[in-house]
Amino acid sequence: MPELPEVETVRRTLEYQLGNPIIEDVEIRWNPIVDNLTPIEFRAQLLGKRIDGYHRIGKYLIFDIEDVFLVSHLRMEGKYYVEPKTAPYDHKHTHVLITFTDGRQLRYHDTRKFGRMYLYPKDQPLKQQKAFANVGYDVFDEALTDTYLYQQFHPRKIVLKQALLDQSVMAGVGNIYADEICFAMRMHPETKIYHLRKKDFAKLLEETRRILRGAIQSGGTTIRSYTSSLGVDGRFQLKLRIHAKEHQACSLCGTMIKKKTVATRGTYYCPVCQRKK
DNA sequence: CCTATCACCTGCAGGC
DNA sequence: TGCCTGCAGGTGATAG
Repeated sequence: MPELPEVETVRRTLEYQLGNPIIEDVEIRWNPIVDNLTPIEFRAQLLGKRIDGYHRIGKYLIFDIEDVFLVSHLRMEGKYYVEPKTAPYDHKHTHVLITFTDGRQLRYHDTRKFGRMYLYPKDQPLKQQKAFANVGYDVFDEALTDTYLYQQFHPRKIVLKQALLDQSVMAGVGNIYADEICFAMRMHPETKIYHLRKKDFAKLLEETRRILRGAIQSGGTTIRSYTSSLGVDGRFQLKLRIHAKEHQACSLCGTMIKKKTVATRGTYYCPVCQRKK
């Protein structure tokens, strides 16, 4: 379940491993993966072009390909693999194959077919495209401030965890890191967001950035399904302090960690360290 | 405008 | 063994 750190790890891995190859062929094996074009149009717009770079906004991976951006959201289980085009692959779960003139192939693998790709012309602002309609500032965007978070969230009738998961204000946090951030803030995930003061939003931003930065440095988390295209896998999960640790002792006070559903997501918290405000 | 819920998919765990 | 149910979660569409 890639969140910002995992997507960033994939971005860095592809930048390092794949580099700047030229596209020779494109095969879509499950059409709905490509959201805004037909498979024929998608292929036609990529043939013969070179991948110039790799970017990321929130959980979106962005391939910079001459005059277009290929935008890719991995959703729950999307993964990329770089392999020789002659190597065998998992036909059941591999949905897009991009072959390069050097004989290599970029393969998009997605067990549950939730991921989506979009192709947009580079001469139009990416943030105005459909895929980014509900995507706000990236967590590490310097324009994102505690004041902005306060202005956006304070009037709303949602709880802390919902705010962290709301991509339209601050993009990049998913279910796992939302729990870690709540724990780091010593706040219950169901704390009403209007109870947070300005300084709490400063803390929220600080802890979010600290935790995601640490996760990126560790190569991203794997709980169940994530692997980067280099096979980097699972190194950060030992560092999780609260998520998926039901019935284990809180690292701060020893109390048994609890699990409950918050905002329809499985949520882990320490009932002692994280009181509702 | 706002929040809540469902649909999209598949694999896997647990109950019987 | 095998069938059935529930669960996992990101996002967009739909409902209220």
